[in-house]
Amino acid sequence: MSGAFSAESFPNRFDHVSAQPRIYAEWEQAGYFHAVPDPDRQPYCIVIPPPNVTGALHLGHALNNTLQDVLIRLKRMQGFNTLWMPGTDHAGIATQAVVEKRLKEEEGKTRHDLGRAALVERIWAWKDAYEARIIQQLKSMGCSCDWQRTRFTLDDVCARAVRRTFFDMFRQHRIFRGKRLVNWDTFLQTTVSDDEVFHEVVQGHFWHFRYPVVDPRPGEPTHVTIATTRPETMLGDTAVAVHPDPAAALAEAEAELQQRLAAAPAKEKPALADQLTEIQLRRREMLPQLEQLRDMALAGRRLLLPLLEREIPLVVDPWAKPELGSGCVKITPAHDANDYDVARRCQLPLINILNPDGTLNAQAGPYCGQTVNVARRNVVADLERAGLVSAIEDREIELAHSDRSKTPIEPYLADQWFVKMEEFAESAMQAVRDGRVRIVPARYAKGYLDWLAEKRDWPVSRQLWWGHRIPIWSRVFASVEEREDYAGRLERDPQVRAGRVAFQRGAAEDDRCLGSHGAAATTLHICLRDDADDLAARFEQDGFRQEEDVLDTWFSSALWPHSTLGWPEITPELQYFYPTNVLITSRDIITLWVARMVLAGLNNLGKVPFQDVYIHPKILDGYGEGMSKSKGNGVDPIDVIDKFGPDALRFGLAYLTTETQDVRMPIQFECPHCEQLIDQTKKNREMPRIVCPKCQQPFQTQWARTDADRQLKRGAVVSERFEVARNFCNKLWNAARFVMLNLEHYTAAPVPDSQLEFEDHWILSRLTTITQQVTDCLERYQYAEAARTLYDFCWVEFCSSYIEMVKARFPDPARRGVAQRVAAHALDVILRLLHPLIPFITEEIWRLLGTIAPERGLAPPRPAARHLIVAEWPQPDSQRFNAAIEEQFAEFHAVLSALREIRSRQNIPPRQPLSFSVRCDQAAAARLQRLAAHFAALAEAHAAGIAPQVTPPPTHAGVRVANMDVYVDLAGVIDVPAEVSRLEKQLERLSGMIAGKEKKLSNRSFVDKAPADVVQRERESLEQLREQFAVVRSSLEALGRNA
RNA sequence: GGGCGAUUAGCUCAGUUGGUUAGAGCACCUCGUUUACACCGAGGGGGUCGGGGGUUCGAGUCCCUCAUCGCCCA
Repeated sequence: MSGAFSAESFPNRFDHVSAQPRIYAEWEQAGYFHAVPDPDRQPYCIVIPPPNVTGALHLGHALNNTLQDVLIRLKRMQGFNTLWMPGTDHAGIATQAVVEKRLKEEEGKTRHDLGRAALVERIWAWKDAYEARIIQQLKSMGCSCDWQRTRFTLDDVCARAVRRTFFDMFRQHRIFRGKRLVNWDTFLQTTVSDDEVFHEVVQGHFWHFRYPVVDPRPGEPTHVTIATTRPETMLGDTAVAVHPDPAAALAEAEAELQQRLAAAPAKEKPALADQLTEIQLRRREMLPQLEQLRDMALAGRRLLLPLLEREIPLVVDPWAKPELGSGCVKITPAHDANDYDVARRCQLPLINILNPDGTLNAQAGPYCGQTVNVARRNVVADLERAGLVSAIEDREIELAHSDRSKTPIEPYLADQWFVKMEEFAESAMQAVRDGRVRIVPARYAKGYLDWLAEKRDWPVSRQLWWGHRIPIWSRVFASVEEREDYAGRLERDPQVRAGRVAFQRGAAEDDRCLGSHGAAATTLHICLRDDADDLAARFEQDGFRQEEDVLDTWFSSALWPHSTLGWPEITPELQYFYPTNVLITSRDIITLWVARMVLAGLNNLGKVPFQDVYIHPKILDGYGEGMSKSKGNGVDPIDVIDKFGPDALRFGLAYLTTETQDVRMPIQFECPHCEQLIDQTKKNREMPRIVCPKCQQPFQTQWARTDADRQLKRGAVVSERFEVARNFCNKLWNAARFVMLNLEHYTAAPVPDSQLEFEDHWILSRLTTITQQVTDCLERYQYAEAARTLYDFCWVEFCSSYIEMVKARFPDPARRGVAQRVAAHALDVILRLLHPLIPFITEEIWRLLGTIAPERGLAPPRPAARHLIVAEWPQPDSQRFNAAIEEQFAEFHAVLSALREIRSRQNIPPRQPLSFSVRCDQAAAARLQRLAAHFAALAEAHAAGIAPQVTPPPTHAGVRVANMDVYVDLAGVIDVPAEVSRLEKQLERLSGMIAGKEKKLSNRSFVDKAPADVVQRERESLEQLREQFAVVRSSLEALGRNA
């Protein structure tokens, strides 16, 4: 047995700075994080949502990973064979963009100056640096990932899975080539996805142009008027549309307006009424002409596109809105999404007028080579000269901008590879509908299903250099015959027959697009299953060239739950750990990622990737904005850990993970020189250095990059959230310290119930309830509830009550043994329950406790596990639950609180002894008398009498609690005015409550309709209030007599 | 425009199936340190639950509506 602790040698603060690395290393070296398949044990597996290597983690990630680690640690303690699969994501455009930006800033170079290979090499270097930093952040937080299995979405294992999936889909014709309008960033010369586009209102114009009608017949208009915000796109027009039934469309618009007008609040009515008049006016004045145009369109009349002198048809399509503008709309299919749809419906040709760099191409005729803005001015000027501009309006326009380059986006028709979604979407929807995948909270299932129901094909091409290069080689043949000849030979090729090569023919209808490269009708696309150079070389010799584009990052992310386990190889890990148990992520990627993982898992393995999806809140800054790498408001968890410790970080985050979602976290910087707190603002949140407004000295932030900045002291990041959690950890530490300081001469031994004292019975009863509650909460992802339960139990019940009550027994050799055994056991259970939330501090206490009490437990004691991380999760012991004891404790505590309240109200110094008496029934008297010592110890209050016939002392302060009257003898100490004002206030409150109850109970419908037990409870409660009222009034009268 | 969510004490948030006159932490006020913990202890003040309407014996909780804010989709 080791020696006892001494107060001097036992620090009263947990030193997380030195303990964290030591403890983490112990866990890792013991191999607790590593999982290997074991058929005799039940698996539990979580795959990490791979953080992208664009930058370091912020508090949002800290939350995400804390929640995963909590579950992993819980399940590990529950005996599951747990695997937490870690890794990172290459995040195509985001990472390439940040490296390109840095290249531009620091060396003034573009990616083209460097070339593909050299740029990719730079990005790998970036990836290595950030992957290391991210893993370090996760380790500092205590994440118990199986690091030996760390994957990266671009590594060989993941690449093989991507290649195999793509090949299989291609062979099944679930991948196809097509044209699609993309968001084209002319500055970066790449597509950006919809979520990388932001809209900004800019001042623009609405130009009205007139297109001449070719050979108008008598009575027909000579011109058709259209309007546009982008004049240069007229060069790509292939039609003008008019509505097929303008009368009906106007009637419908009018009816809708009528309806809205009827329902609208008064202040909106005038505006709606104006709109209605406008439509009615249109119907009178414009309808005949619109119908005439419709008839002309049906008769096949044509217009002459000005400037290019190209004949284009007048077509009918409902996209033309008779209630707007002239009622006619120009159709530019290659540069507008709606027009693209019209072109498909009306079989119109598509004309692309743009080069990738944002200048106009040969299709723009004389404007070829001009930028969009120059061409716009010239087109307008030339049309004005031709007398074809009928009006120019000023107008605010919502213009799409690229998030990456901050330049305007051009809608651009590009060749893309697509994944056909029809069947995939259906399979992924079915998995959620039938409960194979459960989304928690359930309301998020709606967004998932709605998004999938659109079944929009998934464009997977990205014009980037960083990513999985698309494994397709293409060749354009001189003629269809030549291509078919080659395809015929391929069909007999052994490599094709062996399923290593697949091919598709280009789609002839793609050739309707003018101004694009290629001739799809004579193209052959080959996909190679494996990354075998000999095959690629063979086809390259035959004139095939590999696709330059890479795959959308989400394509590899979609495979993450099985690619990390080794698929397409059927590894033991895959067989054992797949499907995984839960995916924990935030809501913004339910569609982008979760849905795709489900369909990919179903496609590749026929099984869903996980049973549960838990969606957690987002962490917002003090302004209500979500933390993000690009905004710069992300707080580095390391800054929090340095100041508060990893346990406080975790507990603080878990404490706010409620169902309601999203938590504001105002952040402050702490000046390292003078401790001044400085609010995080939109201005300072991205600064590498901040100058303290108080002491004028600078300090560095997480954004410091220059050597000069990095030499400064680092400013800590402070939030009330973490202070609360840190204080809790400190409370636990000191409670444990106190218990351990009192374990001198501890011996383990079975403790029969007969030896337990009141507080022992009570704490053991409470422990079993808490164990049940915490287990239930964690298994239902109710993190905040679990954290709150433990916080309140540890602080209020264990520290403030149990320890205070048991204290007196430690010095007494006769009572010490049982007190030590129960206290050590209670602490042991508390440590286990808290471990998943605050692993470091609990592990350290566990170690210290083990040195003095290596065997713990009551019936019988058992040796404690060497490390808490692998200790057994507590089982609720229903035998220990004792409702009578808990009621008795409540009774005791009510009296105790009454005594304390009177002391405080009467301004009696804490150490001055009180004399008190209690009038209560015989049974209560017997119970309370046994607790006299506790009243003395906890309130310095000494019982003069506890009995049914007690009468109050002449000068007293009284409080009625439940069915008892507590009197404190105030002889010599009474503060009469204080007591009078307190009692008067109480009387007022009571009479209000009594009046309320009387009213309620005299209400016939309440008495008749409310459940009998509710009515009964109200009656009893009224009775008690009346008694209480009487006591207070008599106390007041007594004070009046004795004042 | 459609969908989802939020609005409770000065601040940040809880509040289970509608049922004693709404809770916590921080901040604030009073008292306290030879006491395991001042990252502490005892006590206190403070909100009528965004506005309006409805259902009900009874609404923070259910319904409708308006306002404000946030997110997603068009």
